[in-house]
Amino acid sequence: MKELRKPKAPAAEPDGQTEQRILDAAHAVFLRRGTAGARMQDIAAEAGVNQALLHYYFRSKARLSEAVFRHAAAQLLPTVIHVMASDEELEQKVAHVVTLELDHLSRTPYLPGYIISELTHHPERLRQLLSAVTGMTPEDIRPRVITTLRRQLSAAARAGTMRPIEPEQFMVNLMSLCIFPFAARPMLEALLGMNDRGFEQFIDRRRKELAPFFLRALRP
Amino acid sequence: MKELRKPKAPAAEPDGQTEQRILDAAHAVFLRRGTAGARMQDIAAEAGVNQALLHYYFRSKARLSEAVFRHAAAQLLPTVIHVMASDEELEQKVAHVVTLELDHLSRTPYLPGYIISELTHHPERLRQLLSAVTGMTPEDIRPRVITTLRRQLSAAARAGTMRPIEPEQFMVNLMSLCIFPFAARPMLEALLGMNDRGFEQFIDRRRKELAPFFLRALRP
DNA sequence: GTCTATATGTTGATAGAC
DNA sequence: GTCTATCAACATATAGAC
Repeated sequence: MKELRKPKAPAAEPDGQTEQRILDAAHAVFLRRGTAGARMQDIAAEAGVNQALLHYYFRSKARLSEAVFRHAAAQLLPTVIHVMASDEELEQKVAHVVTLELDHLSRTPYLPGYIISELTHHPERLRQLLSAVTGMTPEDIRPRVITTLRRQLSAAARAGTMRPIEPEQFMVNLMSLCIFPFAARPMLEALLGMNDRGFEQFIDRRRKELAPFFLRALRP
Repeated sequence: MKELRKPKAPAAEPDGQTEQRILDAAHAVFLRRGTAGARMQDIAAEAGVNQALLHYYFRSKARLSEAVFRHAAAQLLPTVIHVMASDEELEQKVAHVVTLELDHLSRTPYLPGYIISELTHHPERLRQLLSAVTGMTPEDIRPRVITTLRRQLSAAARAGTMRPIEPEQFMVNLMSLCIFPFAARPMLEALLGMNDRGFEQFIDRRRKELAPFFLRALRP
C-alpha cells in the first residue's frame, strides 16, 4: 500500500523524491528573488506542494536558503579553481576557463547575480561559501591555486614568453571578464540596447575573442 | 520661533535638513541590506528619527527605495558613459576610466553589489536605471557612446595602431575589469585569503597595471 | 508524508497628540 | 514636523487530522 500514489501536484513528476523537488523549486525562487525577497509560499507553489511540507523537510527558511546557497556556491567557483590549479599550460588554462565559464553561465543566468547579492547583503554567508568550495577539494584552496599559478607565471616571465603579472591579478582579471557580463546582464542589455537574443550573440563572439584578448594582454 | 531646534537625534547634525538625513540613512541601509532585506525601523534608527517620519517625507518603503536606487544608479554609470562618449584619445579614455572608477568604487564599497542585486531581483528597476542615467544626459545614451567608440576604434584599426574590436566588447571588457573586483569583493577576499587591507593594496596595484594591461590586449 | 487550519511574530503603514 | 501608540497585512512556523 505504501507504493500507492495519488497525483497531488498537477505539474510534476508523479513520484520523484519530494525533497529534491522542493530543493529545485527553492533554487529557482531564491536565485530569482534573493533570500530576503523569496517567499516560502512561492517555493511551495513552484514545487507543487504545500507550505507545511517545506518545514517538514527543512526546518526553517534559513536552513532551506542555506542549502540552496551552498549548492549555488559550489556551482560558481570550483570550475575556475579546478582548472587554475591543474598543471595545464597557461594558454590552455585561459581558453579552458573561458569556454567552461561562458557555457555554464549561459545556462544559469541568475547564478552570478545571486551569489554577489547574497555575499553583499549577508556577510555571514562567507563561511558557507568557503565550506561549499573547500568541501569539493579537501585541501586549503588558496595556496594551491595561487602557488601553481605563481610558479607557471614566473616561469613564463623568465622564459620571456609572458609579461610578469601577479597570480591574483591574473585570476581576478580572467574571472572579471568571464563573470561580470552575466552578473550585470540586465544593465548591459539596457545600456547597449540589446535584447536577450542580442546578448546571446554578444556572448557567442566573446567565446572566440576573449581568450586571445586576454593572452595578448600578457605578451611581453 | 520656527528656527528653534531641539536636539532629538543624539548623533547627527543639530539642524541639517531632516529629509536629507533620512535619505542618507536609507542609502546606507538599502545598499548594505538590499531593498527586500532593509527594514524601515533600521533606517529610522540610522537617521536618528522616528519611523513615522519616514512615511511623512516619503510615502512608502517602495518610494523611498526608488529614490535611493535612482541616486545609486546615477552614481555608477555616468562616469563611464561620460568619458566614453567624450572625444578624448582612446588611450586616454582607458586610463581615465580606470582611475575614476577605481577611486570612486573604493569609496563606495556596496554600490556595485547593490545595483547588480537590485537588477537581478527586481527587473522593474530597469526603467528606473535608464531614467536615472539618461536623466543626466538628455540624449539617447546608447547611440552616443557606441557611435563615438566605433568611430575611434575603426579609425585606430585602419591606422594599424589597434586591433579591430567591437565597441560593445571594448566597453564591457573595461567595465568588467574595473567593477567586478568590487562587486565580488567578499568572495575574492575569501578566495585569495586577503583582508580589507590586502584588498586595498590589491586595488592599488590595479590602479597602475590595469590600463596598460587593457591596452596591450588591443595592440595589433 | 502530505494536507488544512491556525498560531506567532514581523513589518509597513496610519491615527492622533503635541 | 516630530513623536507615541496602534493597526492591518503578511510571512514563517506549528498543530493536528488524514
